[in-house]
Amino acid sequence: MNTSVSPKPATKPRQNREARQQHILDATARCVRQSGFHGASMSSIAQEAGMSVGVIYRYFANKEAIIEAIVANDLAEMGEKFAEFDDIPDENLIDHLVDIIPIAIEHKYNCGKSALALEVLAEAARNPNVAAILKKSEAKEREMITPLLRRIYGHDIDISTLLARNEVIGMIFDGMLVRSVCAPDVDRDQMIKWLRKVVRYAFEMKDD
Amino acid sequence: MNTSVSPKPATKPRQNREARQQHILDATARCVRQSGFHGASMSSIAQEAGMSVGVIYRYFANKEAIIEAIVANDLAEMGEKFAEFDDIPDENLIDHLVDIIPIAIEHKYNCGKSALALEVLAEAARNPNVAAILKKSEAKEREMITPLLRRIYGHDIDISTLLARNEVIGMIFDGMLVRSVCAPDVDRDQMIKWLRKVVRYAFEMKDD
Amino acid sequence: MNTSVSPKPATKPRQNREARQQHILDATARCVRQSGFHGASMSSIAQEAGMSVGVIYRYFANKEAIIEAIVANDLAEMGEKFAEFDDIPDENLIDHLVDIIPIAIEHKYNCGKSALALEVLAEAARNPNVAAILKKSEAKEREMITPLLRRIYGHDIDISTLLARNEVIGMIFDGMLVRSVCAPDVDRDQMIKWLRKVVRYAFEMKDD
Amino acid sequence: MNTSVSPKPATKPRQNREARQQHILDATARCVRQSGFHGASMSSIAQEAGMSVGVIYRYFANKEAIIEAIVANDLAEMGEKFAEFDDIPDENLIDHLVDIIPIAIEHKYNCGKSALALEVLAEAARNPNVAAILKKSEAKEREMITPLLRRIYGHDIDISTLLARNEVIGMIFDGMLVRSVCAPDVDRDQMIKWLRKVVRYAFEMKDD
DNA sequence: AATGAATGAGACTTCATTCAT
DNA sequence: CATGAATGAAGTCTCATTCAT
Repeated sequence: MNTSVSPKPATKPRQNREARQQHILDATARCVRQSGFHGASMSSIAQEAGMSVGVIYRYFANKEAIIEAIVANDLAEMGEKFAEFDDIPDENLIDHLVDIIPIAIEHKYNCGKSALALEVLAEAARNPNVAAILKKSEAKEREMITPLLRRIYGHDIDISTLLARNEVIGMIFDGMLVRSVCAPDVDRDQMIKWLRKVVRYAFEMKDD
Repeated sequence: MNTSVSPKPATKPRQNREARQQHILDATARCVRQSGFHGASMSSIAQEAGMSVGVIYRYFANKEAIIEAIVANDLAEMGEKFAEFDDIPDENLIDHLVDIIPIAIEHKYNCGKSALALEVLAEAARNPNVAAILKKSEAKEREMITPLLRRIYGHDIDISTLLARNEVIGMIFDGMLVRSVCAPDVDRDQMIKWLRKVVRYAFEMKDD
Repeated sequence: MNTSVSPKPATKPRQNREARQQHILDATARCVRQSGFHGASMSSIAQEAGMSVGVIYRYFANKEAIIEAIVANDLAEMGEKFAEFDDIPDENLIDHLVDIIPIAIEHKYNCGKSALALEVLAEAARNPNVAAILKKSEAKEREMITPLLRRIYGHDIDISTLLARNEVIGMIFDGMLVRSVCAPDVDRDQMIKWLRKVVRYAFEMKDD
Repeated sequence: MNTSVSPKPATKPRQNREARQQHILDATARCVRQSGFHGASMSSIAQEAGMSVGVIYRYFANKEAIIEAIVANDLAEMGEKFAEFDDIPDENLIDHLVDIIPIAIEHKYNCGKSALALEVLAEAARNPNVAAILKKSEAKEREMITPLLRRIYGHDIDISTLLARNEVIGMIFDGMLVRSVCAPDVDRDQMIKWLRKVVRYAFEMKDD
């Protein structure tokens, strides 16, 4: 055995700033899922995070900042998904896009996730700060998805058509959020079967 | 002349009661759209309704009850739309369903409406009372839409398939809610064009 | 006895808005004298005023507003003193100005008053809002005192000389504030005797 | 030789201790001037002093102690001024006392200084500890100034008259504090001219 | 000895709800 | 019945002080 172990006791490892912030964000997300943005009080967040109220303010300027960080965080996750498509050959692209449906369904119908997303959307519908973050995130997503769509539709298609078609597909996926709250107990396998057909059609349909 | 009895007929108070309740609900809806459920204070609602705070408590037990009534109200509206399909011949049914898309788009992209709906959904995702109302409303909607779907798909289709397909179509329409907040400035005409194709396909697609 | 007394019980006479405000200001002044602006907590003010905390906010937007009102109030009192000089014939004016010294002494050496005034001054030295109120009050005082000084010095004296002499006299009176805190136990009669001489001299001294 | 002892001489820590204390007091004074006693937070003081919060507590028991030290410090400064009068011949004493007026004016009208002094006075008006320090300081000042006044008025004058006259002169000088906040933009040269006359008179006036 | 992260009491403020008028 | 003033619990945030490192 080695006795010259780490000089810092395991009870309180010096966590770095980002880890602490993430810890707070996670605790907040749990509270928000349970009680909404306004129902999640700073003291409940502190309790959930196992900290005192005061310490949270060392990592975030105020509650608004935590919420904004959660929103940004939540939206950032999405960005990572686009990377994987780089390696897919063009002719298999739609297949792969259709194949993520079950994953998306699983993701959205795990109620916690959607509750938070809806909270964010509702907040965005009236809080300009949150709306701005959402807008920025949308813009980034458009930037990432455009090249992907070009690989499907080619470069002759004009941008406005591209975006309109993308919106239609977006509706299907974002609609899952809403349906996951309204009808959480639906038969997912059946739904996936039909969704695959519709999404594939949405990608492949031609102009008349 | 009788000077002692109430000068107003007995029917009036009851009429009044419901009218006043609706008046309060309308005022509350306006406040909620602007500030969310939490942001809508009783005094702001009272001001918007042109009443005193106290009188509101004569019509609703508490704020929670108003919110629940709003949710129920909001969801009830939807029921009325199904009546009009009774007169449409079966062979034109899908055409008509597709034709309501522009109306739906207009309805959902007028931001106020969606804000309230998202508020309701977010609230439903965590407030069991609200969730129950939503569930009941969904059940009622299913009841109303099933005969409609039977007219399209016939009576041989099993109920679970019916519901699964209905969910897919529901996603498209409910997705508008989300998109209206995320991308309110999209080219609606283009979007409608492609939506019509996808929705038609969603109705007409066959098994395999 | 008379049974047709005021219909409102004496326990809670409907006080008008201004009376309530003044009541709060008085309570606050007592608290501020004891504990300073920052030491006077809203709850201590509420307790002193015999109200709940919340009700104070029906009469003042926030604590700052109360403080500003106190400052303005405190400074406004002073204005009333100038009215009485209107009736004094010019040749007796200085005599009368000198004769108010004992009153001023009594006023300032009653420690409470000075404590509040010093609090106001200290606050003004760094809170721009309070400084602005003080400046405005000073300007108003200058406006009121100038005609008085004209009656003493005539109209040939230029305004800057007038103001400079006024500042010197102001120092003597405002100095009482400070001395009342530093040396509250001084022999007031003796002090008044010498003060009268100095103040008279300050009014009567000629240019060289 | 002893190789094991602290490499620094024993005198250093003690020197250090006082120097560090003074360093903290200076930093605190700067903070207090800007934000008042309450507004000067321990962390802002630490930052201003270039130290960590914790180390301040090795030099002062708590914030109150720092404030008291500041007050004592501030009042002590004044003592040094009296030394210079020892060398002045009696017949020139009043001239010299009058000649310090411009210096006093400059000193008090440099806003920072007065803000701190007013803060101290306001605090003294309610904090008994601070009041005690102020009282002690006043007593010391009286001790120092009495011989000076004896050189002017002789030894026949009774002490109570001496103190009363001293209070009058004190008012003039302490009044500058207040006027510097109320009317900082006054024409100083004019004011000095008239002040010299009044102060001279205050020193020279005879009984009746 | 120094650091500065953590604590938690307490400040200001809001608002659902009640109740005397 | 209506009013809206009053209540007071609860929320966000600050900061003097402590203590593990």
